[in-house]
Amino acid sequence: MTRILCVAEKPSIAKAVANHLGGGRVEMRNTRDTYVKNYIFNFDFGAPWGQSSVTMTSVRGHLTDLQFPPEYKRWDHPPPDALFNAPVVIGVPENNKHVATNIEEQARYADVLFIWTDCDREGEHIGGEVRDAARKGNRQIQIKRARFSNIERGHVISAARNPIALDDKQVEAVAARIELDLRIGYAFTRFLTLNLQTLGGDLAEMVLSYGSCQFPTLGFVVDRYFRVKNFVPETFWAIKVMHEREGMKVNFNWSRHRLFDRMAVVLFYERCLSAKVARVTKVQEKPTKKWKPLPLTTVELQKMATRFLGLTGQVTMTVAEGLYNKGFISYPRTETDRFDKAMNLRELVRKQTPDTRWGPFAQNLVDGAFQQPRQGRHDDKAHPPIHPITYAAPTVLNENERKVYEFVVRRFLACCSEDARGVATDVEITYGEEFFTAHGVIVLETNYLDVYPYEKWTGTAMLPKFTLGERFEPTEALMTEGKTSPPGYLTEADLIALMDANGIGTDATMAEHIAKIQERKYVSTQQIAGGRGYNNDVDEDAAEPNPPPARGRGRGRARAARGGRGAARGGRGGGGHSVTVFLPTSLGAALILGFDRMQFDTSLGKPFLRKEMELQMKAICEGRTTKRQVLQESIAKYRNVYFQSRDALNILKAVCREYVIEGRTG
DNA sequence: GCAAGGTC
Repeated sequence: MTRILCVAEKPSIAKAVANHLGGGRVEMRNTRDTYVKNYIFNFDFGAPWGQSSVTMTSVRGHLTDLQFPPEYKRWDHPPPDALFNAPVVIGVPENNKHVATNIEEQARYADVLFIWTDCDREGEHIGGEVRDAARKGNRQIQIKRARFSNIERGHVISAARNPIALDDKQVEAVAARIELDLRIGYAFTRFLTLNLQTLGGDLAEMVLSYGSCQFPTLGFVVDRYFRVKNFVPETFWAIKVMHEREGMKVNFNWSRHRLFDRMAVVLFYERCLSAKVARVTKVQEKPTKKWKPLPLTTVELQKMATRFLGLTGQVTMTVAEGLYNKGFISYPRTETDRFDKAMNLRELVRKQTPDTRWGPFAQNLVDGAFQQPRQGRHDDKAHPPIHPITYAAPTVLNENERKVYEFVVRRFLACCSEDARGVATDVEITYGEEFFTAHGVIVLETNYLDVYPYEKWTGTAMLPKFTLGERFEPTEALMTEGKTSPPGYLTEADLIALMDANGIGTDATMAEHIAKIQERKYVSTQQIAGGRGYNNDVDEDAAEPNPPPARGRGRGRARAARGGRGAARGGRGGGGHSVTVFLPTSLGAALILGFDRMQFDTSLGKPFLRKEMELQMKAICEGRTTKRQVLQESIAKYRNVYFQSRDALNILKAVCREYVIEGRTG
């Protein structure tokens, strides 16, 4: 029999795949690593190997790491710029020694290595690490790779019988990223720390780290801070028309919204007044929907948890990993917002019927109300959207676990439910020569909203009867004055959205970068009273169709453009709760300002560099360039920035002295 | 004393 060694990216995948392939006849053996097990069984891989004797095991993420040789350990010598060209060595860290030797030993007895790492770029690199470890034990071993995007049984068996080759281009792309992050991160961290500690004060003792993700993350916080601080309110004028009928007050919105020219508004307003009566030019009543949410991704989980569960992104991820390891929810690190059609979602819904809170809703879905979830546009080809696996009674979970689990379940049930339905009424009038509209919605069926309290269909109002062509004298017509208001400071949800939109970090690391810049004392959080500018209601405008997911849409900018509207809504969705926002410390602000003022074409505090690295990796994957070339060019470029920074160091020092030592705050 | 990316 052919002997085949299978290696997955993590123990849970090894176990699941082994059980599918082994068909229940699987022997488990411990290894010297606490988490990694070897599963032994037979499986028919089809041609050319046929019935084979299989050992299935796993690594635990990356197997190796990249390091500088010991002579680069000291910070004072050689100077940090030496790290741009210093040799680097691949090693197996101490906590992975047993994992590596397990693969090496198992490879000795195997004819074929079958790699089952996740089908994403990092997974391909991990596959490369596994290949190298296996070859150490057996130079002849054949290398194959499974292509799978979920661990549904049929899919796994088909992946086993249709192996592909490991994609060296992806392996190289990730290797380039690893090397650049190491060199640039270490060099600039030492540079900043050594040079700024001479200023004394707090800086004498601090580590000032630079990283391709942490610095842009800091940059977002600083940027928003200064946008708020430097905001200059503008006065605007508008016309407000209200009409009372059938005991209801109907507010009409001016089609021009508002103008910054008072005389113009006076003119329009006077025309309205002299016209006296308004005429109804359109009455439209049509069915409307509020769409149910998309299947849950990691980024969305973190945004929702920071908004509604009172948890930080990092705590959310720790809790979600715990729930995953206990088998209550699926793998919590995923970019996928569409379920594979082959998944038996109804069965997962049925498992939730025992619950007192959402059980009846789940039962109703089981009894026929079930609807296939919406299909988002993202698929990481490695993991399904986050969903509950088994039912967890509240008594077996701690407080945070209960919150996160409840959210995951409610989100899942909402996805398997139906859109909310209503009727929208739109009335348009002309008054003077101006157009005004009123919008009303009556909710007919709440559907998914019944199980998903994190969203509301607000603004629900019935409009009294208006008839096309009728004329009436409005109860009230006023010219109003207002001021534009500044954007709000960044909330954690805003920050995660910005990182996501700019490709800073991954679903697994975003929360770590946010924690890192707090640990470094670059930013701090502050509780502020909720209300204007920090409305937690999602989709507050209940627009139809729903607005696209807010990727990269700066909330602050949008709000600034809408100006006084927030003020007009004061209180709604706000009052009562408080919101956590991120503010830069004087150190954080000084570092970003310092790099800004040094005015390089390559600005370290901006997200462009990370995006560029992302594009370079893609180019390597597509064969348009090579790891060697990317490294050569990028290292030269960053080395250049390094020397420019060294030459302009007095600028950076001056800003730090001013802000950190002398305590300037703005 | 330094990065970012996997995973436990």
